[in-house]
Amino acid sequence: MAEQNNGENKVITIYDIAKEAGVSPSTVSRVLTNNAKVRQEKRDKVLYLVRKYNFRPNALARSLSDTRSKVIGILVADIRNPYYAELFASCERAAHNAGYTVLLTNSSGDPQREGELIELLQEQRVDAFIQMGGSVDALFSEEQYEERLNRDMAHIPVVVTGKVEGMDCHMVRIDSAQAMKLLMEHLTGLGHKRIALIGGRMDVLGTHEKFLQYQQCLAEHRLVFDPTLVAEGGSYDMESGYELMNRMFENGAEPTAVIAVNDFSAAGIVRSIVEHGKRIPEDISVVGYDNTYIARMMIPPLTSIDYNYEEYGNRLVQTAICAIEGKETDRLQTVTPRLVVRGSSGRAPE
Amino acid sequence: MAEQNNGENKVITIYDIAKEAGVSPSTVSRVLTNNAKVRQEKRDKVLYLVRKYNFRPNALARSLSDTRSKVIGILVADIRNPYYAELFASCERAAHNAGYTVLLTNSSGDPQREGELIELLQEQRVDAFIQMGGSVDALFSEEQYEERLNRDMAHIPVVVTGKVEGMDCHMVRIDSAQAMKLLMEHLTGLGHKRIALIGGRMDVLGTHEKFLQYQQCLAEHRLVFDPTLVAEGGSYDMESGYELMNRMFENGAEPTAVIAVNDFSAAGIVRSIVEHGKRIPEDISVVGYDNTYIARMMIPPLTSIDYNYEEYGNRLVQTAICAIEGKETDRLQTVTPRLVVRGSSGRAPE
DNA sequence: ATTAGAAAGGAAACCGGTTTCAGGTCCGGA
DNA sequence: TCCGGACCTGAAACCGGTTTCCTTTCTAAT
Repeated sequence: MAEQNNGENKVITIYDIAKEAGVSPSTVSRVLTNNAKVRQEKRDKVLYLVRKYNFRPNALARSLSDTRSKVIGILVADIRNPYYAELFASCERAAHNAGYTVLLTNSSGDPQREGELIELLQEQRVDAFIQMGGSVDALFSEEQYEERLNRDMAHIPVVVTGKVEGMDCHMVRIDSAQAMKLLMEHLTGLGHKRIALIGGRMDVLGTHEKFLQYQQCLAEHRLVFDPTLVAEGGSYDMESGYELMNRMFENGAEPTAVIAVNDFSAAGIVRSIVEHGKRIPEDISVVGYDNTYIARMMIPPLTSIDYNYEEYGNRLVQTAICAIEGKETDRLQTVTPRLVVRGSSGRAPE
Repeated sequence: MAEQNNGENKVITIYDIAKEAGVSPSTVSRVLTNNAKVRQEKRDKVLYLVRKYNFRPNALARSLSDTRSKVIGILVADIRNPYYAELFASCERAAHNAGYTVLLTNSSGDPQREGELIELLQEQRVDAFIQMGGSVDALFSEEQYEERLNRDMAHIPVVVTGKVEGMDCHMVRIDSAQAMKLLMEHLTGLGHKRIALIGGRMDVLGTHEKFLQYQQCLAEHRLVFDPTLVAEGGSYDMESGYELMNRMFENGAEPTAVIAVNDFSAAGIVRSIVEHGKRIPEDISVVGYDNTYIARMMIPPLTSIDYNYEEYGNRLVQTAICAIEGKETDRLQTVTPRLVVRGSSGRAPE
């Protein structure tokens, strides 16, 4: 490509348009941005040429000029997790509708890479920065990270799904405690008394909140807290769920219901349960968080907590845009979770 | 943010660095790009200030100046499909290692949105464009699409995973036929004679190739081609697989093995089979394509075709970069598939 | 017909880098 | 002492837009 040597082999600019239309570049710019009146005749001529040459203005030059790039940078912990994929897709739609582009980067959960990507986004002069998962979800995030965020993003609005202690930023968070309450009410309502909590790491904000609420719900229902029914550690994937559930069986624990930290790990938990010759939900009920397609995919389909990704992503983006444009917004917003009951949860065995 | 009125509230530039270091902006630029010799003393001073102020050069300005943005645009059909998510993650790694940034956009399978996103990427002056899935996979893509690609991407290297007839671009494709052969050898080797082919649309290149190879393999093994064992239509997701398998049962077809067009639809197919009271693999074997985590997640785990995403993504990006830098590369490259046998496929019932 | 005021549009500066060009410094060799 | 070349470095142009400033042109009111 770019090899043919017929005359018109260069990318055209407003100067080219201006010359052919017999007007100044300023006028072309005015037509394109609609920022000022231009005589209909000249406007038509410019628009005709724009279409004729399929001219697209150079977004880089524009961004350089008005020091607004109209790009929102998004950093996710793991794009392969459907939770983030869903959220990203929703953010992209919202941003697009508002005239913004999103630049996605994926840290793969690596804190160092996270840092590099933040620098990269800053060099790209994104107008705002949204971080979903990763260090911002850490209950006690490393100082190094906060420092970097403070330094690099000093002049850029930051919106996170977690909580950054020392950072002046916006947060849109899920009410994890409320979600846990929904699950616990559901399970206790079905007669469950030995409810396990599996997966996640306690130094992650949401997971910690879930745990606290779990204990509180137990107390409210006058159920004893049994430490052998709680297994944490590992990452938020299938393998971890599988390992943790296996270990719980080995330890002789006999839950009648399991709350998985997310759908992903629920899939592993279910596998372990099946391999141990138990049926779902007759012997053990399993519920999860996130309500991704994984929940619908499982057999039986998983009872899960839904967040309304469309609204969640929208809130993230709207918050970012408000901050960019200097409008006031709530510093901390909360997304309300909703319970979706499916076949994986049923009455407790007698 | 950007609210505190202590002196240093502006984004600093090379001019600020230059002034404080007592050198010219050119010298600062030279230090940063390492494009020319600078006296050690001045170099140190500049680097010291760069660190002191945590200066990051404006990538937009740089791109504008050398008309190379060092950004590769990627368009995927559906980022929620782990196949694309995996591929994207791999591309991003490869690009990062080569000093490039990737700009991901997601068309959600909507052809019109696809067009808009291509324009957007062009405005962002990406150095190359990689399209994974969507219109490029269509056997007979709409003329409108090809026209747009030709027009908008006229000066930019294009790499696609499918095939664009009228377009002068690079292709990195999976050898779908070879993949089908692997599956058919596997199944016939297990004694299967009634092998169904389910999911996908025949007007999609890869799907079409699979079908042709399916027929050929049948012939080679002297098995009759039974049209009731082939079900196409719908999209490439779980729901489609479920529907199509249900319909096949209703039609009275009795396959002993099913080849799903991908893991995603295999999940739906498995559900249908289970709901019809059959066991996997004792009664029916199921195999799929893509070997995403979905394959590992299913119960029993799915026999699937793996592509080595790391290498696949790498090839896509390397091809793009070669084209950017004007190096010669093969116009058409092929990714070799590999069979991963798991629990979902077994001996045919007698 | 005159003129105030609005509307339209060109020239030039600017955004923040990179690169070319030309001048200056310093060196060794004649 | 003079000269050629290697090595540095600053001035200025450039990338492709937007925007300010100011002049010109039009319109309408007196």
